[in-house]
Amino acid sequence: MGDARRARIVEVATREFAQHGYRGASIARIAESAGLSQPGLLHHFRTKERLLTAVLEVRDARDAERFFGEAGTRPRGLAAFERLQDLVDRNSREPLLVQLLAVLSTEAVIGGDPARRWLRERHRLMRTVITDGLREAADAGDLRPAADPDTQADRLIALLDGLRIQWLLDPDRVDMARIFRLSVDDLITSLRLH
Amino acid sequence: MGDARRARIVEVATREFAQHGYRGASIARIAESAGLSQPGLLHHFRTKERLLTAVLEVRDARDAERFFGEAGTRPRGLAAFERLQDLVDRNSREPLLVQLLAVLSTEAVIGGDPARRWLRERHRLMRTVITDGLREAADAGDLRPAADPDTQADRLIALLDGLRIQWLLDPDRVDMARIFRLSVDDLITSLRLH
DNA sequence: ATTATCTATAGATCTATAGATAATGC
DNA sequence: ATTATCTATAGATCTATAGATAATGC
Repeated sequence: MGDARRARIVEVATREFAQHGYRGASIARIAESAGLSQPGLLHHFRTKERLLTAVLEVRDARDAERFFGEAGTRPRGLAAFERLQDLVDRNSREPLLVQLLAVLSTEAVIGGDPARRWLRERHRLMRTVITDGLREAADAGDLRPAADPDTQADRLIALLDGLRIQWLLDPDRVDMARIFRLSVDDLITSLRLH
Repeated sequence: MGDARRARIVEVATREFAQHGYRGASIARIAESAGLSQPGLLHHFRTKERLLTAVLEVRDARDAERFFGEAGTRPRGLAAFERLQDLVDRNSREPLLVQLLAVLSTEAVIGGDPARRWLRERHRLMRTVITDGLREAADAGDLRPAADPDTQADRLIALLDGLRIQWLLDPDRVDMARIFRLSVDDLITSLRLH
């Protein structure tokens, strides 16, 4: 039953990393929350870095499931944007998740390899989703081709990363999902055929 | 000559905080770079937190000078947006500064009071600059009134916070200042009278 | 007198390992 | 046999303070 233990450790580690960042997180505290000793934890994840990697993997898997659905079919064209908006809606209702992403996004910049690689890959994936969506919508005759799809993608990605910070500073004032929705709609509208 | 020492300490501390974050920064390393012992440094700044506060104050003072100019006159209406774009242009050419802002922006979310208060205040100020600019431009007859100026401000602020992260992950790919410029122009254009 | 330094050190972390013991799975 | 635990601990930090000494400013 090592798997249930591991899953439980990853779960409490997610909370710890979200609340204290990678550096501030304490393996001993995670172990205590998971109900075992600190070396007990290190039996399952040999280093702090590997534990972080496990947390990120679980995180990404959940996002992928939400975006691609159970069937694993990629939404095309305009449907990709709707799916993206839905994903942001759902995720923005999980404060812990928002905080984990916000905190690790900048620690990725300082920190060593695993977080950095993870964030780059995450951004690359989002960029692909957006540029593919735009291209397919143009091919389908729903939109005219975007002049600079990569830049449009970067804008939306930056917006999301930035909104997380604002939302954490002031959850009641900023409606992350609404502003993202609105910005995606602006983009689509500006490319709509008349 | 305590002032020159203090200024030097703040200077090297800025680099240390930018590179390692607040938590990861080491007072001993900062002291060494500044050419004095660690307790020697703590004679000038009694705690790590006060040192951070000093770094943030110097940082803000420079931004204020760049935005308001030497005369300290606030640019009004459309001029505020031009000044803001210029500020972003200049700041984006200082990698250390970009990194300091990016790193502290999320640590502000985790961390204690000083960083958190600083970031909130910084966001509040930017929001005011943008909403005032929009209102004044409408009063002057340059633009029509924005439906939701606060949301427009939040979008631009989030964009900037997010672009810093992207720029740090991949400086050659992302042109922060260009994308900010473009987004401000989009906003202005959408409100222009025909 | 006050300000600026230094050495030495207390006291609190933290990660990771060594080595022993209990529980599980063939 | 292997997997899962534990206690104990090494070894590396880090911030902040105590207490002494040198330099500076009236």
